[in-house]
Amino acid sequence: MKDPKATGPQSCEDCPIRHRAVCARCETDELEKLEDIKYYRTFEAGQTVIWAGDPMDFVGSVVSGIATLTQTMEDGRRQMVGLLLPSDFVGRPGRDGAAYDVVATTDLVMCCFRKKPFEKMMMETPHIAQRLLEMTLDELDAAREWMLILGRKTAREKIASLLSIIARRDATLQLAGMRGPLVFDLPLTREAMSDYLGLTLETVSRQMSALKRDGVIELEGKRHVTIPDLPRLLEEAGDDADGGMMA
Amino acid sequence: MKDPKATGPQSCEDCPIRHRAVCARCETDELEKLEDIKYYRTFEAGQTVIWAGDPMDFVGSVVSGIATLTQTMEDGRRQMVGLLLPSDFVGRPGRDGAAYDVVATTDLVMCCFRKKPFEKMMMETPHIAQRLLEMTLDELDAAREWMLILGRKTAREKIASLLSIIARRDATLQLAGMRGPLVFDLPLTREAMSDYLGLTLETVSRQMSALKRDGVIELEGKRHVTIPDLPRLLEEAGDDADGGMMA
DNA sequence: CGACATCTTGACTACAGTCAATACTAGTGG
DNA sequence: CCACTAGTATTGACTGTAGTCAAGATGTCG
Repeated sequence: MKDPKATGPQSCEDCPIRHRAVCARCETDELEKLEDIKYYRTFEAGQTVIWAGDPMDFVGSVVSGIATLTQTMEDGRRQMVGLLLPSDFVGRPGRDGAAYDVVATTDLVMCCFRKKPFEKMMMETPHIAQRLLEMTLDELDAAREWMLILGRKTAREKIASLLSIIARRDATLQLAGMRGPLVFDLPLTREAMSDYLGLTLETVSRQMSALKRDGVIELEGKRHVTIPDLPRLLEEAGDDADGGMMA
Repeated sequence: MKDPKATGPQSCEDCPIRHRAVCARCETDELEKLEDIKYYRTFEAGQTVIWAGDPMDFVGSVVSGIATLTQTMEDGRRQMVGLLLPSDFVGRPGRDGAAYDVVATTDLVMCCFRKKPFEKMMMETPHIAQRLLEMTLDELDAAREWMLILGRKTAREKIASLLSIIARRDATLQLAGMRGPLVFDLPLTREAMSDYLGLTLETVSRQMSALKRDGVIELEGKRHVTIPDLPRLLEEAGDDADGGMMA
């Protein structure tokens, strides 16, 4: 709770997401204008950032930590529709209410921009709109990949797909291009995984056990995962096991 | 095949999608520049516009007709990830290959822009980038709504959801805000519906029959659908049956 | 009419869901 | 230190929804 990491950077120059977030293409003078309308907010693991339908007077970027976007039906069925990692953008310029529940699944730091001035800046600053377009197109691709997973994959393939997505993003973010077994901590509970994959938590648990039994993954505790053989995992996910990289 | 409608408009001024497509915000001079790099292409129902992975030297808008975006796994499982109606945009500036199969499900007219000059124009013309961002955000919302359908709804709810989406779009496009029963022709085969919904075509057929038996829909032939009671259909879809409108 | 697409219906199966008991872990307080 | 609790995860037994395989109906076009 008093983790010193759970606080914003001093200025944009030091910011860990400076070159990946919506501000990636901004020049120094543009950054200065952004600094005027930005502020940091922190959330503890489990806290709700905003509820679907609530008015939202900011947009912003995840600086550190992980958040989820979920949709809920009246009878309680839930579907996660987005997994937000550092540098991902939250909110939609031009819309007043939040469309989805946003929940911090780990301690979270967000860099928020007051919505009105941000919208104004977007009109005046092509660098921001261009970068936001690029990020939105990436998200759309991710959502479509997710549609294939949800619509056509088996429970086992779904789990393998989720693990490979997390492994891949983790590898990209921190230790790009290392050989050997991948190791990471799952940032999601079994329940969150089930919300993501359109499964029940029991099925998630069973398939995790099955993948462990079959040597596709190794588990230490509930969350610490080792992938001894990534191509094997990708094959289990039903993906092209070949060169398989992102664009 | 020789339908006179299956050919492009003379100029942008006459264009039926002038005010909804990626060019919606363009001024007259901007339109003129676009005219220089645009050309029309027509496709017959069933034709493939482009295969996933193929190089793509254009981007463009659907002028009339309907196309689908689908993703296919090696073993043949297929998932539709987008339904393209008039004014929808195809292709991604900055990417060389097509990410998905694009197939015309009806006779189709597309307004294509040569990719390189279009990308250049996008950098110079904020009106285009702004509109494209807005459209991409809309598509992302639609994709996320689809994730809920794919991940959490029953077969019956999925069918009802698809029918209500088509009914709603149809109503918006042509006869906005009319009272009484909605009537439309399904632009999709049972197989395409199953690809959309992550079901088999047998299940689609069974649930269509069930909805008909229960009086939720009326069918004349295989494709002509009447919705006597839209709120009832929305309830079957698991959506809020209340005011339920789009943003 | 006959051939082929598309669609419907039936019988059976299998995968994931449901309900329920039990295990593991971390935190709290006696 | 241990007992107690609460949250999270695992496993088992059984059920039900949608998938599979197959036959037959409907519709369209040459």
